[in-house]
Order: sequence, then structure tokens, then C-alpha cells
Amino acid sequence: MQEDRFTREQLEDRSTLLRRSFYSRPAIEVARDCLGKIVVHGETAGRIVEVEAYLGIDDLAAHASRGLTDRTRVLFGPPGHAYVYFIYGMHECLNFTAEKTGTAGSVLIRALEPVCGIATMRSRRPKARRMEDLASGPGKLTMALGITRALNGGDLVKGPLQVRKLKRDDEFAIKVTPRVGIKHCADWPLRFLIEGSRFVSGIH
DNA sequence: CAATAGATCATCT
DNA sequence: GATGATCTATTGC
Repeated sequence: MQEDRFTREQLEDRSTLLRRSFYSRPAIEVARDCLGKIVVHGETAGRIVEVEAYLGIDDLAAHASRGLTDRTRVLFGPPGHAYVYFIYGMHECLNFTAEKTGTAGSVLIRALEPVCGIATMRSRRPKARRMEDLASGPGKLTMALGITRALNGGDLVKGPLQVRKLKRDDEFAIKVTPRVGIKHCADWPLRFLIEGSRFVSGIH
């Protein structure tokens, strides 16, 4: 079985938890800065290698473009919360809310590099044969980390789902492309990924 | 390799 | 009643 790349102690250091101010900025900035950060849920954790920014009501590809509804309430709420939605009758997708309260804007987490609890991730994703396939897509990573709609609206600064930075240096180049799988605003350059990572979704 | 179909349901028209 | 911020297996070069 594969050895985990980081220990629990490295991920539980108090100084590494991202604060509210990290999220309380324009969604594009938050998206770029999410690359290289660590999503932690229970015993599993993964390094963010691919994200997309979704903007406010002017971004027709964003759920928030429909205005305030039952589903989008979290998007218009305070920053630093989890927006988890169900899609295609099959999958759940994880977002972080950004911007100030009242303004929609979020970051879709599209791919993780597994760093902790890899055995658990494998058991949750029995169809994934290679490490690279464990969390290399929005639906895959929620399954690998055990993230469901029960976490929708949860506080990332306090709750069971957390986002952390690493203490050591983590240098990488950022690649920018259009977003994947959308019809509207299909040419907006709002997808960010770590160049050269083997853990990103689809085609680099 | 690339293209496509099937799975399956919350949300909004 | 149609659609969708997807994944997987299968088919066809």
C-alpha cells in the first residue's frame, strides 16, 4: 500500500489553518491562491492542484447567476464556507465561498493530489487503479475525501472540513485555461492548475 | 488514442 | 419536463 506523503502532525499545526481573510477577496484571487493548499477532512487530505473561479450574477456559467435561491443561498453568504452541490444525479462538487457577504463568488475545487489517508481514499474509490485517478476531478475528490451535501454551508474556518497551508516552501508555475464542462462564458480564462502536476483532471 | 452513451436526481422553467 | 461546474465503460479507429 502506498505511503502517505505527509504526517497528521504537519496538518494539525495551529498556524497553518487559513483564516477568514483568505477567502474574503475576489474569487479569482482566492482561486489562484488555493493552488498548493491542503484540504483536510477526517483522516484524508489532498493538495489542491486544479481550481476554477465562478463569479457573481454576471457569470452565466455560475449557479449564482440565477440570483438568490434555496440552492445559492450559501454563495451569497459569508466567505470561507463550503458550497457542496449535487450534479448529474450522481456526483457532488466542492466549492469555497469567496467575496464579502452579499456578493456571490466561489472557487470550484477540481483536483487534489492525495497526501494523507490514501488507504481510505482507495477504499472509497475502488474503481481508481492509479494514485493519479483518486481525486483528479470534482466528483472524484469529493468521493475520495468523503465530502457530501451534509457539509453544505459548513464553516471552513471552524468545521470538520478545513483548508491549510504548508509550512515548507511549495514553488510551482500556474497555468490558466478556460473552464471545463460549461456552455456559457466558455472562453473566460478562469481555470487555474499547477503546471506539470500528474494529478489534474483530463487534459492539461 | 477519441467519441459516445448510460447512470440518475436536485433544481429551476 | 429538461438540464447539468461528471465519471466510467464501451465502442470504434
